[in-house]
Order: sequence, then C-alpha cells, then structure tokens
Amino acid sequence: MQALPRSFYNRDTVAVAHDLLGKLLVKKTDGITRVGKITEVEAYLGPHDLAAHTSKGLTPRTRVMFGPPGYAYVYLIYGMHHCMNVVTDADGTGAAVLLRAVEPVLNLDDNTRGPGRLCRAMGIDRSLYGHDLCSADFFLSEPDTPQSTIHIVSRPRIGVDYAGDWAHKPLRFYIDGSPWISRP
DNA sequence: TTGGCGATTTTC
DNA sequence: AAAATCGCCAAA
Repeated sequence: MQALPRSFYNRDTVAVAHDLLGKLLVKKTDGITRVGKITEVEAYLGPHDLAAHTSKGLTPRTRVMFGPPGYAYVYLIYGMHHCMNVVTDADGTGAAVLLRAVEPVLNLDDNTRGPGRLCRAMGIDRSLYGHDLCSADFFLSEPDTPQSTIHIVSRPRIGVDYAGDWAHKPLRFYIDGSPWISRP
C-alpha cells in the first residue's frame, strides 16, 4: 500500500477532488492501521472562494493551506469536532479538499459519515496539522482492487450559506449511490 | 483583551 | 430547534 505522490495533489483542486473519490485514507496509530475509502469531498478553491478559510488571508491557521500540496490541513470546528483536508494545487494557491465521508475498510466503526465523525473514527486531530501525506503513517493510496466506474454527483457545499455567490456553487462531490454519504 | 462565530454533531 | 464548547481573528 503506497502513498499517492505529491504530483497527485499538485493539480487543479476540482480535478483532485474528483480523483479523491474511491481512494483510500490510511492512518497508522500504535500499530493499528485504519483504512477508509473516500466517498464524499468538498473543494475549497482559494482566497477568491468566499467559503474557503484562506479568503481571510494568510494567518497562523491558514498557513498550511497556503503552502505546498500534499499536506494535511486539520482544524477544530465548533469547539469539539475536527475536520480533515488535503492541501491541493501549486504552493501558494491556498486551496484544499475537505474529506466529508469514508466507507469503512479496516479497523473503523461504521460512524464515518460527516467530517467530524470521519476524524473521530480515524483518530485524526490537530496534532496532524501540517502532516505530510507523502509519509508512512498517514497517507492516501489507490485501492487494492480496481474500482468499477463510478458516477460523481455534484451539489452545493454544506454549511457555507454565509459565502454569498460561492455558497451555491456545486463544489461538493460524492459517489453516486453510495450509502456512505453524510446526507443526500 | 474581548466578543462573535464557525467547512458539526447530538440531543431535546 | 437548540445546546455543546473553544480556537481563531477582527476590533478596540
């Protein structure tokens, strides 16, 4: 099981978001390997995207998101839940893809729908802020067995009603027909 | 230093 | 429908 190369992330964010669907998220903790298949994501394109955290500019929190691709952007939301993103596109772009749901594959309970639940099931917290995803203990990879062709559904992103025109752009993507989705 | 708020989840 | 709960950030 090999980590996707950094070049995978160093591309257009929407393209990466599409291609992340069906990939495996792998986390090794204390000798336990947890694996989930990504079923739902959201793209955050950069400072011009009013729903993206980087629209607030370069701050300590957004530092990683403005950095080179292939690193984890993990943050705490509502004082109690963590959200996991992968930084995308060229260094300095300020874009990322939020992982919203996975299908349990190995050592996960079935409570993996929703960004907060996904992080809880995988054991992801802020200690992984800025963690290199081209690493041995936390990474994404191709599935072991080739995927049959999947259909991708596009919907407006969730929880970003404050973002004006950007609130209804169809930047949420999920695998059509998958039961492992945070909501229809 | 302070106050408002959030890429959510759970419970009432 | 509303609470839980705290780090981030803009304003003072």
